[in-house]
Amino acid sequence: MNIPAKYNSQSVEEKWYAYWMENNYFHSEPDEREAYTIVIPPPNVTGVLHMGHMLNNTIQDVLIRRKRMQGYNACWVPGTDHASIATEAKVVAKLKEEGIEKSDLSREEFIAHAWEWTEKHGGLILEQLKKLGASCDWERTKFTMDEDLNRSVNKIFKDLHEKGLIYKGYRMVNWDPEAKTTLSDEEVIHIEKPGKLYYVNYAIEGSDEVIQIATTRPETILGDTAICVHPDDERFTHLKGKRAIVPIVGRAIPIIEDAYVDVEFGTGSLKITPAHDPNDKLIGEKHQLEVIDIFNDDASLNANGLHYEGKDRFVVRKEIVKELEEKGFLVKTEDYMHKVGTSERTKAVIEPKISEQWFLKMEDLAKPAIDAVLNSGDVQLVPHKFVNTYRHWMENIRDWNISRQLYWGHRIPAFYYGQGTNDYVVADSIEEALNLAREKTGNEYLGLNDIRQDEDSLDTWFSSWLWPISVFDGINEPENEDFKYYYPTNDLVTGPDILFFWVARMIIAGYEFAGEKPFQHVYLTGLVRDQQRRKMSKSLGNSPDPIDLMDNYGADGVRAGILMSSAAGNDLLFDESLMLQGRNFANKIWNGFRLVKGWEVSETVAQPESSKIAIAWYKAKFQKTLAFIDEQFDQYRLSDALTAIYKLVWDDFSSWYLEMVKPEFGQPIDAVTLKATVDLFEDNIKILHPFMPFITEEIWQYFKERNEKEALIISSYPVQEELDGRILEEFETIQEIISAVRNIRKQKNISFKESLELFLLKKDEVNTDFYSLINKMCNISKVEETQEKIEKALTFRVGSNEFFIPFALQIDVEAETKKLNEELAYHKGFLASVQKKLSNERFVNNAPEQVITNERKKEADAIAKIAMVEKSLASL
RNA sequence: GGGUCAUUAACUCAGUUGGUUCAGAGUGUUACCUUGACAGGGUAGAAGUCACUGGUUCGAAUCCAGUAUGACCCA
Repeated sequence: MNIPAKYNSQSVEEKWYAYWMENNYFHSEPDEREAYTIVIPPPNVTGVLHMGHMLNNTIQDVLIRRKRMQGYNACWVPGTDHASIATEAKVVAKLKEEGIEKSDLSREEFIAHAWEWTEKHGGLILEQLKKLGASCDWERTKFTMDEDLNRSVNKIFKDLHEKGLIYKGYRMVNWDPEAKTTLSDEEVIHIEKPGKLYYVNYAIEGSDEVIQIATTRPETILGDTAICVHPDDERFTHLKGKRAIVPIVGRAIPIIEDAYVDVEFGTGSLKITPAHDPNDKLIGEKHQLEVIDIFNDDASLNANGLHYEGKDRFVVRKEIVKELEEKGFLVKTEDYMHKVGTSERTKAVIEPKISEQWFLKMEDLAKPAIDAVLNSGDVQLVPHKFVNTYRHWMENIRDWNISRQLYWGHRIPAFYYGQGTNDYVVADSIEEALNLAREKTGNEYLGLNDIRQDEDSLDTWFSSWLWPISVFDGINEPENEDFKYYYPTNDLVTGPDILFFWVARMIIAGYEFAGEKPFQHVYLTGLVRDQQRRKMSKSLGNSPDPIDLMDNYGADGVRAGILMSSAAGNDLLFDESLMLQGRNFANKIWNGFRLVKGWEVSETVAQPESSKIAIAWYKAKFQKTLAFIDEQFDQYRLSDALTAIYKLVWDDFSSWYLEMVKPEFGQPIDAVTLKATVDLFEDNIKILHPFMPFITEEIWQYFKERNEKEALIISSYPVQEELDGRILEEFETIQEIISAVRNIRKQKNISFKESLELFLLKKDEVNTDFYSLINKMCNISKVEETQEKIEKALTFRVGSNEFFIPFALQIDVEAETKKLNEELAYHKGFLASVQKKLSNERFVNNAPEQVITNERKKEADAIAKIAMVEKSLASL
């Protein structure tokens, strides 16, 4: 026997993954079978595998492998996402290391660098998934920037634009006046800086009164369009409906009321500059205020800055304070610490700036998606609790800002032919745009040079919301065979953090563009967190490297470990001991296999009675567990399904079954039992395969010679059969007896090698067929019934039966009395609680029949036991 | 601020429509075992006021209300 005592995962895993790939088991083509389809949540193309991916992809693989074995045409479509913000940031950083600034490059040059980066790093994460065992259909791998997906995005943009759902609007962005570019929130660093709070008086129109405001940015006074006070603030009640005069400018602006104002802060009244502060912009929109932009792109003042035009904002701040002071508007100045947003790259102070952006109207689009999840159940969220969150978001849905000020991504297919903001057409190409523009304007003289494409890119989600459709090319070719066969997909597995960004939008897109849901179930996994409950992230560096984990514990061990304690939707605290548990489990299975494989078989030895019963029992046990597992899968309780298999294999199969059929040391096993054992082992392996694909395939192929049509990955999953429940109950009693004998050996220090006799004083029925198991498992030479108590014997009770092991050892009367008294007290206490219930009339009248019958049975049992214990006590 | 969720053993978590001796699993821990598949193992044990306070019910870890603490999301 040269099978190693410790399971070595590494060589095994590589071998079988290669074998599966060679034989193309992962690939799916439409056929007459029912399809079972999952599309992967596409990871960032330049990303690396982290714990979240491990969890999420393990779940997908478990689902897909099980369905494949159950005879479905299983198709798991892999792919990656271009992740515009993250990827662009990485490319910018890489160029900077090489001494190149993004602003030095043209759009085309930058995009070329980004593609180079993508090709270099792209796909690494998919290779890592292979190590995990992911059985994706790699021939179908997609990337959100593939040519056909790009066409899909353009087509959808055009479609929505024609429907009048895409429009141009305004939004506050982070403007870096030095780099003259927009920054994402992630690229803005907020730092504490000393500044000043300036108190300024505004005159009230038509009176001698003034209203005082406090501001850190006096230069923005030039863009003021309102003063705002709290509606409950009595200091200002009398100013309601009046107007204030902006100092220097002389413009009259309304005094408005809004609960947004913090009464405690400054003077309790607030100047509103909608063009230059995000909060002011919101208030401005709410109260329909005028928007006056006073800055140029380099943060110098424009014509609205009056005599300050052309001067830098910080110069103007100094000068305007002086002017306010001279003209008597400035009341006082205080030192003030505040947080200022600065550019990560240029360190320049960020200027909040109103910018023109593209938006998508969502309200009507969202309706079918709301109905699907909340009413019809067409799409189901697992666990169900997320529907509340979904409802809240969907019913308060806001329009979607779909443009990003980035190069990397799908460029907005809008082409301008004139200077006006609406002088554009939507087209797939510049040539098409030219034709459309000529048509639209009637100007035959327009040339390609007059056409320029919008500079913005689309939000990455604007391509990934089409994912379940576009991976099958269902946008461009709605009638194609793949799309008709695989869509709608079955399950989607993802994290709740992108429920809105992605899941909700996919549902919307499904109904709008394919006329049907994109998937039936959404399995929302928990987040993987570290020991301090922090979300695992690369920036914190608190995530272990999944590749190292797989090297240490085996892919199977990691898969089992991560699933063992991660119920759907609940966060998972990462702990390496989970992986250890997974690895140990693999080792346990491996050693069971070694044992069975190591048996010599004899054709002449007859099958012992005990083996026959053990086989019958394990078959029933397996069936019961299988039914349970199927139930768990129906409810997406993968963790419970795995735990059930774990217990079945470890406790029932290894600790009980194998011990019961194991031949004496050095003896051969009979052929009938061996065959049955291998069959049962193989059934275990089958239900375990989706969770631990490598070790199971290894054992499967080791047991017998198998050809490529007989691989475990494509074998058929066990089907539920009629089950004999009685044998399970009878066996439980036997287990109790066996445990009791073992316990007595332990307590009295009797070696297992010493054979014992067992007598029983029978009150309850015991299936005598099972005696052979007691003989075998406890080294009992004979089990006999007796009518009398046996003197000088060790005793125990199971149910109402009393057992005796004659033993010439002095019995410690005191200890025995104490033990019996404790037992007596327990049973009496229990009886009292049961009788209390039964004597409660309301219980007897209201509780269901079944419950009452149970209580009566408990009462009878307790009474019998008490009598028995009392008798034993008396005999001492 | 708004919304959602959670709180069960030393730790991490199950507990499915309120009803068997329902308070459970794994890890850890204690004692014993150089057993012939496995020390990455075996056998046996200890360990919890089910966050708190009320309520509904014959019966509550489970349902309701409030309180405390924590977590996540808010485009």
